[in-house]
Amino acid sequence: MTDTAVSREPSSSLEALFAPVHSQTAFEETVERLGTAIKLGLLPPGTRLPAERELCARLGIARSTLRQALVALGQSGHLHATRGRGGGTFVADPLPPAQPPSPRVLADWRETCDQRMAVEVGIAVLAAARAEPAMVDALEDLVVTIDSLLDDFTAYRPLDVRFHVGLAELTGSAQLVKQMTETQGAMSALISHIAHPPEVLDSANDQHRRLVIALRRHDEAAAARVMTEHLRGTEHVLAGLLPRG
Amino acid sequence: MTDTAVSREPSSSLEALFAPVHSQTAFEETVERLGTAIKLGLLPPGTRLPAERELCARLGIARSTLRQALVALGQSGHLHATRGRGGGTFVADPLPPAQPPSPRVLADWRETCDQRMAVEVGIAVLAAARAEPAMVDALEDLVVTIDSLLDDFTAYRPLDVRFHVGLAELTGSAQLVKQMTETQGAMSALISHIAHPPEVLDSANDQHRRLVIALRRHDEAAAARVMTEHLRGTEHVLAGLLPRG
DNA sequence: CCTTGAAGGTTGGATCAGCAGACCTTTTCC
DNA sequence: GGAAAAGGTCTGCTGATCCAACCTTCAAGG
Repeated sequence: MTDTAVSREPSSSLEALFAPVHSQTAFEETVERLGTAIKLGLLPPGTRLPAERELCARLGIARSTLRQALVALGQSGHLHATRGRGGGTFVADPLPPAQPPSPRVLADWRETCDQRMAVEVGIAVLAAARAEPAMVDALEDLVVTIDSLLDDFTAYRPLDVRFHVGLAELTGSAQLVKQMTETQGAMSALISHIAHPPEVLDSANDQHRRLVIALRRHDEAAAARVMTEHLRGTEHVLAGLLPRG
Repeated sequence: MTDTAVSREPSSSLEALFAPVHSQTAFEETVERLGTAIKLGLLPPGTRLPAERELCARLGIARSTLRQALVALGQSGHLHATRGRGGGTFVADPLPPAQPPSPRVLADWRETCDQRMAVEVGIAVLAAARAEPAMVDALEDLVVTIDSLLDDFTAYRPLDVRFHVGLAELTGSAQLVKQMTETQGAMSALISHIAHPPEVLDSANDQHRRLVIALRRHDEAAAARVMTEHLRGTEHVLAGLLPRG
């Protein structure tokens, strides 16, 4: 069949070129967008979503399609709806327990980490270049808040996400913010089911703090270095606690 | 509508959450994948694509859908097909002249550059950490080859792309390779229509060379620094030559 | 009380992308 | 001259999505 033919070592890029095309439907993308936003705490429990008629307009999809997504998220326990005037669709409180990572997700956790490394380091550099004092202050406040949550991972994690997304917002690029939330979503699927001793969180937040300092000094090199170290930390924890480390 | 600042304070991440959902069809994705691969020189002129029946199987789409894409790329002059045994679908030689960037593309060229910065800096760091001598040698050969093409941008550019994609391959992550090619495709749309004096290309390739040195020494910090500088170079050129710099 | 308005819930038909697979036409190799 | 391998064509089917009404619930307010 396809022996050594055209490409032996000529780049895995050609294999990727002809890799399966996976067209995501509007329904799927909607479930994923809202689902990860909820799981990440970007939409805190109790939040009320915009009315269906408004939301479908904003998302540029039909109401029936949006509905499918809302029903799906309702059945998984992430949303619940109340009818009548003053009703609406709300983020569940409390949220359902997180699902354990699927074998698919576990299988390429290293790819996920690589992806994260690429996105976050680049963002850290850009953020360092552009950081405005006011926005850095906001991040620093976050770090202080997080310091008091080191023994409660379920409270810690949403603020951690907020920190990283905030970093992306610092770049002023909507694209990068989107990529950061996607990346954080992928990471959450991995880390929400492993142990996080306070010492580890403490060390992580210390890196947050050093990152803030680098941002304030517009020190791109330091930002890159601290971020790399920060992510390697997570990677080592995962390597130790996931099957086949 | 769109205020002065990027966003006031209400977490631009929430706006992005409800942004329009743009589900790409299999047809569109196929055209884009093959189209950018051709424009980037990943599939050099004269290359023969796999037979339709095999290709649609690999892409996981119906033959009729693949066909739509091939016809579209045929009409735009990027592909031509010959029938009968020994026939096939070939990349056009010569390629049609590149289309000038659309207003849409021009409008957010800064976003494109930011995107590139994020992806490439992260990849540079990962690549520096993992570079294996043999693969670095291949990159170095590329740099030498490029040195002889500084006065012919149409010959220079494909090898430039090859260098950056090769860097991504060094990370061993298929995802990152894919992202790199996408990013390079977006950049090509911007830079293929502006002047590239030999001095600029010379300086760029010198940065390639310094990057190779950093890779060989596994010096992540240097890799990040050189890459940042490299991309800023392109950014300045664009800022000078595009409308509303 | 009971009307009204704002919300979620339901239904049915139209459209279109994509799939599946058989069949046709051209060309080269044996 | 026939078999094989390629692109080119046709037809019917399924499922996702859209559109546009219409129904049901229920709190606010006259």
